[in-house]
Parts: sequence; C-alpha cells; structure tokens
Amino acid sequence: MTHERGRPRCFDPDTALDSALEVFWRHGFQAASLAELTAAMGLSKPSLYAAFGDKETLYLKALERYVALQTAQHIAIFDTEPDVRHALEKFLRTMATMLADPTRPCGCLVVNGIADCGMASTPPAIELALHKAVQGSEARLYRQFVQAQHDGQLAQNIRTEDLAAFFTSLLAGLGILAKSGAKRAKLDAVINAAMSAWPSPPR
Amino acid sequence: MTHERGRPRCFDPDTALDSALEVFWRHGFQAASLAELTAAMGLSKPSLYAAFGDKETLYLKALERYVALQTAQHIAIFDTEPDVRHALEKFLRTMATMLADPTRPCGCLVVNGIADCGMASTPPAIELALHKAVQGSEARLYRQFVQAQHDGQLAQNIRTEDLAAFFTSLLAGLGILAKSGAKRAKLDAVINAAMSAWPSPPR
DNA sequence: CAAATTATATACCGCTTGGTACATAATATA
DNA sequence: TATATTATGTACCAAGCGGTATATAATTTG
Repeated sequence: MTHERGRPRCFDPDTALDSALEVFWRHGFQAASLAELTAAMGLSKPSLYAAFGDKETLYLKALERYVALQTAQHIAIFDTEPDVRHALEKFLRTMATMLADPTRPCGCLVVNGIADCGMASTPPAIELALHKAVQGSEARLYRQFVQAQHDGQLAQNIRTEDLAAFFTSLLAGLGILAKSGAKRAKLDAVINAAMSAWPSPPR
Repeated sequence: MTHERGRPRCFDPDTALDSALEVFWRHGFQAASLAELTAAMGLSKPSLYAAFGDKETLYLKALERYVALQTAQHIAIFDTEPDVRHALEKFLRTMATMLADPTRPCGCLVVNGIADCGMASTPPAIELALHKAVQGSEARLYRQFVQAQHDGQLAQNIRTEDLAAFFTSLLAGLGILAKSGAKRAKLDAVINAAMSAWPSPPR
C-alpha cells in the first residue's frame, strides 16, 4: 500500500521544471535544445519524455508556472497597496527590477515568446497560450482599473480598457528595452514618463 | 571594354535583398532557413553565397536596408511637420499602420530580432547591429526633442532623453502588441494614452 | 527469492540545417 | 574558334535536431 511501485526517480519534478523554465526563458522554445534542457534539469532524454512529455508540453508547463508566479506577484502588490496609482507604479518598478536583473534570464518569457511566434514553426498551442498570457495580464490590469473607478479613484470618463492596453504595451516595451541592454535607471525613467500619462484624480 | 566578363547573373541583387529582408522579417535570423531564403530570392544556395556571403552577412545587409528605410520615413515626417508633437504622433500612427498591416510581416524587424537575441546562437555582430539600431532610433527622437526644446516647443525643464527613451519603449511595445494579435484600433488607443504623457507646452 | 513495475543510460533513427565541391552553362576577350 | 571568367544547378557533407527502442538498474509486492 505505497504510492511508489518501481524504481524511484532520481530528480524532483518541481525543481526540474524550474530549471526548464530558466532555460526556456533564456533561449525561447525553438532555440532551447533538448541537450541543454536535460543538462540543466539533471535528467536524461527518456526520463524527460516520460515525466513531462515532449518539448512542446514541457514548454507549456513551464509557461504555466511562469504565469502563475507573475500573477501571484501582481495580486500581492495590488492587494497590499489600496491606492491604485501607487500599486501600479510599485508593480511596474518590481517588473523593471526583474527585467533588468543580471542574475536572471533577460526580459520577459511571454514577451520573448510572442516575438518568436511565427518566426520558427512555433506550435499553435504555444502561440495560443502566449496570447492568452498577454490577454490575462491586460485583463488583470483592466479589472484593477475598473475597481478603482468604482472606488472613486478614477474619473468615470476614463477609458479603463485603453489604460490597461497602454500599460500592457509599456510592460512589453520595458522587456524589449531591457533585452537591448538598457540599465535599470533607463527603465525607471521610462516608467516615470509613463506614469505621467496617468489621468488626474477626479474632483 | 565592358564591366561584365563571365556569365551574367539571372537575378537583380536589390530585389533579391528585398526578398531576403521579407523572409528575415517574418521568421527572424535563426528560423529563416537557407531553403526558404533561396526560394524567396529566386536563386540557388551557391549563388546566394557568392553574391551575399553567408547567412549572417546577408542578415546584416537586410537589416541595414530596413534601418535605412525606417530612417528615411522618420526624417520625411519630421521634416514635413514643424510642430514636434504633431510630427511625433504622425510618426507613431505611421508605425502602427506598418506594424498591423496584414499584408506585411508582423511587428518590427529590430524588435523581433532583439527579442531573439541570446535565445539562439545569435552572432555577436547581429546582436550589436540590433542594439545600434535601437540606439539610433532613440537618438533620432532625442535630437528632434532637443531641437524642439531649442525652438521653444518644449519647456526647458523637460528631460528630453527620458522622453526619447519612453517613446522608443512605446514603439517596441506596439510591435509586441501587434504580434500578439492586437488590431489597429488597439494600437491607436495605446498611442492616445501615450501622447497624454506629452508635457504641456511652455508658457 | 522471484515477479512485476518503474526509472535510467546508451545508443540509435530519420530529418533538417548551414555550407560547399564539382561539373556545366553563358558570356567577354583574344 | 579557343580561352578565360563568372554564374548556375546538382549532389553532397558533417553536425545537430527531436524523439525513441532496447537493455539494465532499482524498488515494491507476493
């Protein structure tokens, strides 16, 4: 009456998936070779195949994990900071810190993946998942803005969906800027300029 | 006394380069295979190699052409429209038209290339050329803004370099947004929001 | 211990890739 | 016409790719 019957596996699936995420983050779906993936995850090709399926499904699982982490971070910030403008700015600064962190893969997994779409033979399922990730991120911002509007923090005439699209676009731009070698200071300057597009409070 | 000694070539190098640009634009450096390139350019692999060098130098030439075209368009707009705010907005709309044009490759060659950097074994020369392209685009905007400041169209306390960084980031974001399936209307909404970050005129 | 079950390691397969050797076709010069 | 020169087309190469067949090691169950 145990859950493990045959030979136990020599690796932890969660940490292995984290390693896979790191590799995909750094190299993208196409350019991440099975050789590099197995080396980073510390397992052999057959083990990888048995545990995670082929490269495509492994990428989808890594993406899912990435999105979950980002979402958690987003929610944590917006739940802590009641003022939506402050929360948004804090969120943007946090993202900038991640994007320009030299100890982590550069840029955003989703943005990099989107840019890769259509280039190689990116599987349709991956393209779809990436588009959903962008839409999800935008929808999250949108909901925060609508809530803020209900709370009286945003004037009623503000087009919240446009505001959400703008800041989503900004995040993508920051990701690209970071990949083009921009330092944290430059990302902050961009955020400063962007925040000045925030509508003046209702009175 | 003629310039052509041996067998004449069966293709026009300029139009062939345009076709190569189209393929690279659509698929990126890595994912653009020699097979697709030669098919689009209408020549064989040895001819390509003899006329343009290897894939890397071909990409660099295509990128050079792309940058030249974009630069010309930029200059044309800013030379025609004396008001810098109007010129900038017209420039952004023009870029949005290109980015979302369904008859052309999606997004921006440079942005897509930047996102691809580090992913595959992107040659250092290509990475450098792409970074230079981004810097060049930003520097062009910067010079326009400084000029406008001298002309009295922008207040003296405006940090023009930050403004240039912001709109460069915006362009990158628009490119990614377009690749993620956004329609022209959404790009326009983003531009609207971004233009509201434009500083109020000096008085 | 024997049988069943699961994971591992090695070696391999078919395919595509960027790049090239080689023979041939087409032109200018002599 | 003969030669030199340049471009073309075919066929090919070594290397790397994603993915798998097969045999073996490690564990639980009987």
